[in-house]
Amino acid sequence: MKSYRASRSPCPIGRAARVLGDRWVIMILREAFLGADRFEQFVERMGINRAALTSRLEILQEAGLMRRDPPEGKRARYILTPAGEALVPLYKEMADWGAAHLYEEGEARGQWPDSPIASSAN
Amino acid sequence: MKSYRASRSPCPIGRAARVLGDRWVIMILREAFLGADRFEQFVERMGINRAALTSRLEILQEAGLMRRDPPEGKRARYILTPAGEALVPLYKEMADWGAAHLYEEGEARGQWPDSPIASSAN
DNA sequence: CTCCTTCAGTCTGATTTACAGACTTATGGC
DNA sequence: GCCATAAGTCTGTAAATCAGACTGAAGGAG
Repeated sequence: MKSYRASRSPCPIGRAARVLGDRWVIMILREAFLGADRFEQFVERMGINRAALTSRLEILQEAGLMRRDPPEGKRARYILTPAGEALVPLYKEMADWGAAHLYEEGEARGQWPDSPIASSAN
Repeated sequence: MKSYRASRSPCPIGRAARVLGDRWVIMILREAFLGADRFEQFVERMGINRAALTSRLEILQEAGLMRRDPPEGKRARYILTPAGEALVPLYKEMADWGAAHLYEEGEARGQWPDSPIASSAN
């Protein structure tokens, strides 16, 4: 994985896929929408490996969806940028689609963004 | 990667991420929306490795987004199911978001589903 | 100031997955 | 029967992932 802002597909789907075509990225953004903003929170809430989280947070910053505050040093917060916030409608779509097509008959389904999210990784 | 229809997150985003959180899956569906339905077409149009394509097509079938016709034997077509077709609004959303947030100022942007898609993988 | 805890990573070694590219096997047309 | 095409499989190598231990800076309590 290299650049996330330059030299990519001319097609907007191809470009979006570069960033969003990753399970962890989708989950991190979900947690961010639900209020998570610290490294440790992401680790605990989604059970992601720390090294994997580091790489995904870098990708999200490069792509301009999140920023680190402060940019260097410890005790940082990871904040959604306007480009990141702009994904909310897409997440609503995705949640609706998932609820409609990825559950067995009569299986209980959570509702984003109101569903409990603990241990939601698997 | 194991089951794509059973034993997963209660949250619809978590579930959707299992299937859609993969760059190749997103691209395969894009090509399918644009008319591709043969193994070789996917290989040529997106430059995907054959083994990787095989595994993604299996995932898409398990998740119920595509079916193989005929189910066994050669010269098959990979067809979108209703659950797969139901992703079109999400792709529109994704294309709009990508066009709005993943291009530099003044950079030419394609328009899904009307943009040229050849060599769109990278 | 000093100690203690929390935070945001890095490092390690083992396992998994991905890749390019060659090879295989069946099919349909001529 | 022969040839081109379709849909994979196989192989060896490179990269990504993981659990879990470790590190170094910062804030707070006293």
